[in-house]
Amino acid sequence: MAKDLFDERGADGGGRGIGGRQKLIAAALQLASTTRSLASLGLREVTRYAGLNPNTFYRHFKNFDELGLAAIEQLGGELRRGLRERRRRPARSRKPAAKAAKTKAPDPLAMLADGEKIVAESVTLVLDFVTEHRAAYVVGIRELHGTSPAMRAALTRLLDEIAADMAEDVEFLLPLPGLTPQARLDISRVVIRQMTFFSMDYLEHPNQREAIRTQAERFVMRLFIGEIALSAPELLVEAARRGLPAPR
Amino acid sequence: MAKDLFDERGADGGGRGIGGRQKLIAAALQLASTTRSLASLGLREVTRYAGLNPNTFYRHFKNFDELGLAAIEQLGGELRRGLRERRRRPARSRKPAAKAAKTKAPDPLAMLADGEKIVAESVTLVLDFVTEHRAAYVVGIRELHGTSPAMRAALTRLLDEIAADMAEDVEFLLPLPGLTPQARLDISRVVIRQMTFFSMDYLEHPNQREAIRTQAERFVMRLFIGEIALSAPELLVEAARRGLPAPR
DNA sequence: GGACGAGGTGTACACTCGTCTACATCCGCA
DNA sequence: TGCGGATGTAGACGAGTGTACACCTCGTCC
Repeated sequence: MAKDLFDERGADGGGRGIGGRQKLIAAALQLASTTRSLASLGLREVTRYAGLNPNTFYRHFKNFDELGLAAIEQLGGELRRGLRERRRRPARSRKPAAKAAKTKAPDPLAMLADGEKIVAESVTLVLDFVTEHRAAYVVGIRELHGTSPAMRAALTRLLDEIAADMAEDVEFLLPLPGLTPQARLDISRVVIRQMTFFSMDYLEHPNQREAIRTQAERFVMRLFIGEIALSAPELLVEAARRGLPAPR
Repeated sequence: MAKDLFDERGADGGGRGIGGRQKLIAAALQLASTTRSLASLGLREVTRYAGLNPNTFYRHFKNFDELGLAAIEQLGGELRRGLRERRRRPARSRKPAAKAAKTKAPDPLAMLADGEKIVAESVTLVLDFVTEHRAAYVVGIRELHGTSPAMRAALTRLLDEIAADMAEDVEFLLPLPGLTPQARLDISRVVIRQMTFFSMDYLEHPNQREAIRTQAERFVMRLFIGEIALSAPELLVEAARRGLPAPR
């Protein structure tokens, strides 16, 4: 858990100093994920846990906000890149599904049946990710609603960036007819935000993971197909008239 | 803001003692909403702010969890009752809309057009409520993701109860055909949770309030109509074929 | 080769904190 | 009238905190 933070000093000259900063970030995350809020834990507490002298903290950070922002920059970037990469990796193998829709026969219901797989994959991807980075994720969610305005702003921004990424990916992973760019972005935003709840449930109730995953998938499906039904119901009618797959 | 907490000593004998408990709760909420997390503020800090002796705290609460739980019980109950009442008050004047649907002509699209009003009212109601009880609400959201397991559990429970209330109200305010009780509850849960985000945005960005309100309404509409499209598309088809109101 | 600066350490001070014990005040009730 | 309990007050103790100051130890660069 966040141990990878330590392995970045690789070949940077071997100074004894480089480790300190990362040690402090890792210690803070570790402590905050179990004990308390990031802003509320003590300077001495963290440095003690990191095996450093209290004063060393000042060498790297002016206060805890600064440490938090540094952590967000590191792990947030990793999260964002990780999600993008993993969402696009399997994309190539199912490109045909997307291309089929580019033909002049928009069939949302049929597409949605195929889209269910994509949604399921994406949901699983997020849930796996938070399971892997549990400590950092829990702290992040805490601070997203926490007391530090700087931290809140940074995390809100991160979530919005991730939502923008998702909207962009949806554009060619799930090119539903009748889905405007604005609607895509709006839906992505609520999905990303709602996933924070689903993720926490997922982490805290390991015995209900399947149910939670299903709920999340269903949630996303409702939003997308609901948008289509609201903005272009005639597409649904057409599709349904053509076969009514009645997707459970 | 939360000043009403002070006015409850009304005619209880005029003891100097009764005020203490409420003073402490109010002081804690006030401090926590601006300064820091509830669990992280000090016993002395709160009592000082409340104009009491530090030790007085012990007379009423064993620790901060206990104070938090007491506050949740008070304000949470108020919130829940307030929402129910205000959701049901205007319900009588539009009962006909609901009754029309009980006839044997299920027409979800037309109903949804009417439903839009109900959704808009409900959203407005929540947003007004959080604006009125800003301090308590902000603290509640903070602690919902905070460090105290007891507090988290209590607040999660409160949200679930509110969601259950909403599901029940939806049953006769918006009796959509093809909406199972389970789906109603699931949707209510995600709506209530998502409203925490919308509400915070609403409080923090007063100049974008109209946009946020619209987003929230649209979000709810997508979920309900999406559920119908997923579980009973033939209803949508029928309705659309009969007139295609093409809402927005 | 010597100055320099970054990372790290040690000590010390003033302050806040939670909590303990003892005392004061006021209520309701017998 | 007197008593018990609930509420609030006063003072004190030890632990922990943030941070200022002085010092050490390297690798780097002129």
